[in-house]
Amino acid sequence: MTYPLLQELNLLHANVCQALADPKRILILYALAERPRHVSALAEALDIPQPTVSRHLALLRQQSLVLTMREGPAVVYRLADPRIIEALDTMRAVLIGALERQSGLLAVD
Amino acid sequence: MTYPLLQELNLLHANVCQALADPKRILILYALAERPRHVSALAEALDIPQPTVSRHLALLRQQSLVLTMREGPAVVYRLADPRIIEALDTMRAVLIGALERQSGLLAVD
DNA sequence: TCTATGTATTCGCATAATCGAATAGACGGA
DNA sequence: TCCGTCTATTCGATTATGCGAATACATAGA
Repeated sequence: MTYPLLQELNLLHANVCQALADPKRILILYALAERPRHVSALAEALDIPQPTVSRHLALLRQQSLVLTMREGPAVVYRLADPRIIEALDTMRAVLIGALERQSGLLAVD
Repeated sequence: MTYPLLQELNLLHANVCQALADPKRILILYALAERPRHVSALAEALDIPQPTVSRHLALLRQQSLVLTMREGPAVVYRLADPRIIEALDTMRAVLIGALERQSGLLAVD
């Protein structure tokens, strides 16, 4: 792969990571992993104002991390790819590992 | 897990994602995945000013994504956890999937 | 067409991240 | 101890991001 193309891909790659880099969006993604939901259901379940949820969903949608489907008056959101959760889980495992190392809870061997 | 604790964990989780959310840092992490390197070696290989590389490494180190080891006058950086690359690769696969869907290159099936 | 419900967007502000350039600091060898 | 090399930090300016509040838009049913 040529270097300029790699940089372009890395920019998109960074955009995807950026979309994951918010506590509320992580919460939303895990909630959508349980099952698809519409906006106000997410807002109520996560105790986040509806416009805020809507904006986060718009951002996730812009990065193609979620897909939408109209269902009557509501819009149902679902994960675009189950591997999103896989990636989040892997990063969470890395985080847990780092926390354990730092706190010395697993300072053995 | 209690809700406040989950939010706290999600905040740290988001910080980790944030650390990955930069093209130069992605480049740096993949370079370190090949082999550990010192700062100026990274700067030269990636064609990024040394102070910039240093700042990015400081951020990655702050999130415990890289570890350091002094080696004579130089400081050698290495990945703290190979799963970081695993997570990046998974996200990249998600990205590629999204691009394919969008461009309709794989509009078959 | 009018209304009610659900969703998206705009505005203004506050916060935070990035960069280039310059500089400061740390280490090993002589 | 002094010097040269390598790394880290500071400064100022720019750009981007997230939020609350208010509002606009879209859809289904009567």
